[in-house]
Amino acid sequence: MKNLKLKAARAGKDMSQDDLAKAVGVSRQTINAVEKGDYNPSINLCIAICKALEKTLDELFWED
Amino acid sequence: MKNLKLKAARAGKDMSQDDLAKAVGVSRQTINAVEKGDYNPSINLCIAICKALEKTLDELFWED
DNA sequence: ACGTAATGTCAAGAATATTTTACATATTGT
DNA sequence: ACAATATGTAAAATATTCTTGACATTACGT
Repeated sequence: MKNLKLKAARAGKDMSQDDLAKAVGVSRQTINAVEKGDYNPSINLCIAICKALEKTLDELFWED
Repeated sequence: MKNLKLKAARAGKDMSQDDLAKAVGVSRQTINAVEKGDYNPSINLCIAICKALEKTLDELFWED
């Protein structure tokens, strides 16, 4: 399922997928895939994304 | 670095590494490696561990 | 309408997580 | 002391993430 919280947080920082990819040190396609939600990123990548967007894991990756 | 929060949460549920591995559907060595902290599990694995231990991502995998 | 930036998607390969099997040590109960 | 359970660790094989390069589409400014 799509990760809309991530998409929203990125928009809230006015960053493109490419901006976030560079901030985090991965490829743009990886960010796109994480937002699209068709796979399962590593926890280190999730943490790096959270820090770049000033959010926590629960805020971006926890679903209840 | 070791994940002592995970180790503590597992102890708090009185589960062995093997118990947790079975609850989560991975091998015992994977749980051991995650606790030992020498690699980088997937977010889905982290979420499954959290649910088995009734904790959230921030409680087990966030470091500040 | 045109050019540019942002996004969605695909396929092949590189890097790494995870499994399996196996063995050593430590711990606990009897 | 003994048996059983829990933990730490390693090597090889497999599965999956992630990269790179490329192309199509959508949105935006002029």
